[in-house]
This record gives sequence, structure tokens and C-alpha cells, in this order.
Amino acid sequence: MKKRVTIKDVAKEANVSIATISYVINNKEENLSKETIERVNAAIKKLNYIPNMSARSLASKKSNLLGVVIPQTEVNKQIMLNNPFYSEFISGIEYTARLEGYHIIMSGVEIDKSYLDISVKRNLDGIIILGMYPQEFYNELKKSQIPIVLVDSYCNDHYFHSVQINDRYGGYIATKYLLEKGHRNIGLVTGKIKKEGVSEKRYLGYKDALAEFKVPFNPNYVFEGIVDYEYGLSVAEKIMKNKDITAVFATADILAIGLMKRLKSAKVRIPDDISVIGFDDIYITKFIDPGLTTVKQNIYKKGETAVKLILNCINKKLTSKHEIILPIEIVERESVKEI
Amino acid sequence: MKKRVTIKDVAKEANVSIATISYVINNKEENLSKETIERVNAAIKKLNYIPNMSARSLASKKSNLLGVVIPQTEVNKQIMLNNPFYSEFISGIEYTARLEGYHIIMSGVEIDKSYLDISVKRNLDGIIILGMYPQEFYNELKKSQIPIVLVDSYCNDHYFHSVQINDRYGGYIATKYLLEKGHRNIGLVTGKIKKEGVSEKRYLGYKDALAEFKVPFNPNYVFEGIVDYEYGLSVAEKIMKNKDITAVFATADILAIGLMKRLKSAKVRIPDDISVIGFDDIYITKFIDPGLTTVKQNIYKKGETAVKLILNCINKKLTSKHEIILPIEIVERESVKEI
DNA sequence: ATAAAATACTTAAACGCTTAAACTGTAATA
DNA sequence: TATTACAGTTTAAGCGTTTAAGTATTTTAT
Repeated sequence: MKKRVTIKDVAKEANVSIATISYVINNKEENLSKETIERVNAAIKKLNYIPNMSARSLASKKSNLLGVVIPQTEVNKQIMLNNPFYSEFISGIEYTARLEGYHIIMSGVEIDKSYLDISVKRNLDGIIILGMYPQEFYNELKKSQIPIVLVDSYCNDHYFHSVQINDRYGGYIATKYLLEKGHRNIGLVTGKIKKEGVSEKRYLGYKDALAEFKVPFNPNYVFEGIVDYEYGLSVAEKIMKNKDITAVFATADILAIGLMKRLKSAKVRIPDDISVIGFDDIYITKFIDPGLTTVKQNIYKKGETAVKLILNCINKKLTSKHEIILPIEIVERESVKEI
Repeated sequence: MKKRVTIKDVAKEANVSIATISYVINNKEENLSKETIERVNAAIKKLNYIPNMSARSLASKKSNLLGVVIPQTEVNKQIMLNNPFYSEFISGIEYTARLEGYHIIMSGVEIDKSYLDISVKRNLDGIIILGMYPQEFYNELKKSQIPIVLVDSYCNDHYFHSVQINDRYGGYIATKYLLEKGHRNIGLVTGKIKKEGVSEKRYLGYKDALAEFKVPFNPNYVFEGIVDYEYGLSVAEKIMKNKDITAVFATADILAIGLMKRLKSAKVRIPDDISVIGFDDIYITKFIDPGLTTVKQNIYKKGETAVKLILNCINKKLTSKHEIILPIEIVERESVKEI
């Protein structure tokens, strides 16, 4: 086990003090002469020196580490990476962070335990939180004093930055799209409608559109559950029993996919018998038949934006609350029919 | 900005030396009296003390951090999390690691840069490598001296542990399944067949089965490309031109899914016109129509196993090479027809 | 010519832990 | 009674950085 090369070795090799080495690797080179810098760099290269992050973050209280909190299923506590929405998002985060010299620590959280522990334990420089959690979770986390960016959750607290889309508007245009195609009995398949949650916003958008078209809201057309494939499957049964419904707005593609799967296997034709519109435009949406018309958001970009925002907070110490709203649009494929 | 609670504060509170605190938080309590331990724990709780990992790993050279290397696309360098295979795998890793008090740092790698940097920089305790890389990548990494578990790559080097499935056997049973259903002109859609790669093994299994059934191997039936949805799509065109082929073995579900999508949109019926068998049984395989018959491996478990293995290496300092082979089996759905 | 300012470094304390070794008081053994 | 053993705890030397403050030399201003 050969000893690893430390800053001391480099200092000796370059014939300067370790402070000088430190200044060079931190690009604080204002007061250093060209020759010294070159000599140091040469020594670093020659010895193959790699700074020790543990030591650096102990001394500097920075870790170049970003925490990413990602929802986990209630049953088995695994993170929801099976949901393509999350995996696309993480791709965006990972790549952007990597380009900037950061690494991400992605983990699920036991809501009862505080994520605060992790963040102070690991000296995280910032946290990106995906999804919605109980209010107390956020309150705990505020204590960490580190920059936090929320994605897909509406939290009024001034402490948190966020990157979002206009979910209400998304619900509105999806529903309106269906209405314009002549549908009047429109089912809504959605996650649990929680106060200030993404689902609630999309649900409100759904009602906005109905109101605009003077279509009475029918609570029997609303199906609330868990946002996953299985729930989509099970909703199909209920919808097939309700002969009035000619179209459904699923507030997540994954729900639409489950729904369509069961519908198809019951020989219900899409879009001829029932039209379906989704939300998100997750990658695997391409895989299914017929192509799913959906409200597209750029998920990858969402991840990228979250990282850029948090790095801005870290570097420029932004304190005022930043809310970034990304655009959405309908992409038409084959799952909706005009009637 | 209130100062964070350190081991010193706890020591003062509990009226012992910091060493004692350290022994307690590291569970090295053999020589400590019951009362002292209790007093320390009370102090820890009272002050809400969270040990600083940077300091710990600086002093102990352990980080409770596992590196996970995951393949990235050649075009945009993003990690392949869009491929459900990888996201399932990561779920397994993350959850298992979390249970054991470890965190994972997941990242893609520029092959030209050494991942070695990251691993020494971050004091990683172990590395799990998913996929196959140029030999020099492995050679570099050996220098790190830390435990490494390879998944989905065949590397003869004695240094690396691995968790695998019997890919050759998988290729064999898939092909045999098709042969037993009466198919004789069987296409193979596969990733680049690299020496000692997973694709090569499955390809060899394919040939094994053909040989067993005395079916001559026809190189024109082999389609080699990138393992992604798009390549599956493009292979469909070629297969439609080749009227002889009645069945295809796709060495990854994602390829099968692309293939089927294009086939279906060209009104080729599955399995009536062409049978398809896949490999992996990724989660989203359920989403598509018709259900894909495939060689199932437990991807989640693969991740779990990789973590357990690496933790064993870390804790028990296993030195002899460990190879864990997980079982596989065919799951029959609707994409293959007897002829 | 002299003071002030700028340049190019170095010194050394601090960051918060781990751990081998030393120490202390008491109990067991010769 | 002296010696050894041992349980329980402390001491103190690291671990590899960062960074405020200090120093010596040179340049600029007056």
C-alpha cells in the first residue's frame, strides 16, 4: 500500500509551501507568479496528485456534493426510478452536475427520519428535492441553512427556490384540447389531490377548462390514486363501467399507459372508443401503441435547470427566492379522436 | 449562523474525553462502562449531534460512499438512465446501500479521463461498475486498491469481483424456446458483439441452440448495433425485407420493444407474422402489446447483490475473487407463436 | 530619499474526527 | 505484600486541506 500523494509532496517537489499549492488548485492565483504556477502544475502532474476531498471539505466546509431527494414507494421504500419521469430527471441532474465538477448523492428518504442528518453529515452544498413531502420535512430542512431547490412541489415558504411548470395551465390545455375535439364527458385520472400539490393544480386546470366550455363538473369522473402503472390499470375497469366517458385526461403518462394497456386488452379501441391524453411526455411514451397525445414538459431540462439554479445559489449566494417556470406544450399523437 | 455541534461539545456535555465519544459513535464500546455509554448517548441526543463525515473520513480513510459507474450514451454523454434496465438496477443499489448506512455516488465516466481520480478524491469505499469498458479503464482502476464489483462485464482479471447471470445459457434457452416452437429462421438483434462482452455470450448461446437443433447459422440473420430503442426501430425495416425470418431473438428488451413498435406500425402482426423474444424482463415490458416473452433476470436483485458483495469485501476484506451468478428463466407472454 | 503600496510568497492555526499508546485506579494473583 | 492484570478512560499525534495574517522584497508615489 503505497502512501498517497498529498499536498505536502507536491509542495516539496515544487519547492514552495503547501499554501501555494492550495492556492493553485483552488484557482486563487491572483498573487502568484506565472512561473510558480507552472512549476506547481508541473509537480502536480508529475506526482499525479489528486486533492483529498475529505480534507478539503473539512477545511472549507464545501463538498462539491449535491443531495438529490427522490420519492420512494410507500410499500417497499425503493426510490421511484422505475418511473421514467424520475430517471429522465436524474439524467439531467447528473450530467449537468458532472460538467460543473459536482457529484450527486441520490437517495430516498424515510420521512420520519430527517434528511437534515444526511445533509449536515455529508456537508452537502445544495439539495434538490423532487416531489412533495409533509410540511415538517421542509421545516426541518430549512435548519440546514443550505440552498434548496424544489421541483414539482408548491411550497410557499420563501426559503426555497423552485423549478416548475405551470401545472394548472397544463391541466387546462389538456382538457381544453379534449373539449375542442368535441368531448364533453371527460374522465380525470390523477394522483392524490393534495393541497398545493402538482395533482391539485392540474385538477384545477381541468376544472378551468370545463368551466370555460360550460361543461358541468362531475365528481364521478374523477379517479384519484397513486401515480403508477398499476393504478392506471385499475382505473380502466372503472372507466369501462362508465359508458358515458368518451375521453380521459391522465395527469401523468404512466397512468395513461396503464389505463390504455388494460383498455386495449379488453378490446376497447383507442382512440375510437375512448380518447386518452397524458401529461409529461416521458421517454417511453414512444414505445406504446397508439402513440399517446400528451402535454409535454422537458424533463431532462428540468433536471438541468435545477442544478444550474442551485449552483447559482451556491456561488452567488442568491438569497431572494427564485422560481423558474419551464414551458409546456401539447404534442399530438394518435390517442385522441375528434367526435 | 450558529456553530454546528461537534464532538467536543458532546464530550463536554457528557463529561468525558472526545475519544470516548468517538468510540461510542463507532460502536467500539468493548472497554466502556454501561453508564458512560448511556451518558454519551444522552448527550448526543440532547445536543443533536451529527458526526461530520468529512472529518471522519479524513481521519479513518473510510467514506461510507460507494461509487456507481453507469454507461453513458456516446452521443450526448448522458447516463443511460432512460434505459429501464439501468434504473431498476440503481434502485436496487440505492436501497440496499441506504439500509447499510452507505450512500452512492452515481456518475457517468468520460472513458478518457480516469475514474480513478474520483475514487481517490472522494475516498470511495467501493465501486460498482455497470457495463463494459476498454481494458485500460479497468487497469487504471486497479491502482485504487479498493474493492470493485463488476456487473455485466466479463473481465478475467483476478482483482475484480462480479455479479452476473449466465448470459450464454440465456441466449441458449431463448433461442431454443423459439426452435421448439418450430422456428428455423431466427433473427438475432443484439448490441455490438465485443470479445468477452455480454452480447457475445448471448450470441454464443444463440449459436449453441442452433447447433443443437442442427440449424445452420446464417450471418445475415444477425443484426448488430447499439442497445437502444432507436436501433430496435431501425432493425425492423431490415427484418421486414427479409421474408424468411419468422422469429427474432432480441438480446435486450429495449431492442425488442423498438422492433415491435415499428413492426406493428407497418401492420406486421406479432406473433402471427413474426415472433419476438426478448431478454431482461425490464419493468416496462408489461406496458407494451402484445406482452413480450422474454428471458427474465432479476435486475433489482442484481443491484442488491452487488452492494452486498462489495460490503462484504469492505468489511471482511475478502481478497479471493468472488463471482456470483444469479438465476434466469423464461417468462412466457404473448409475443411468440408456435408454427 | 522616504513612505506607501503592491507583489509574491510563507506561517501556522484551524477544521472535526480516529486511534495507538499511555495512564489510572482497582481487583486478582503469586 | 508486592506484582500483575485488567477495565475504563484520556492523551496526543495525526489525517490533508484552507485561509487569515504575517513577511520580505520590489515598485510606485511624493
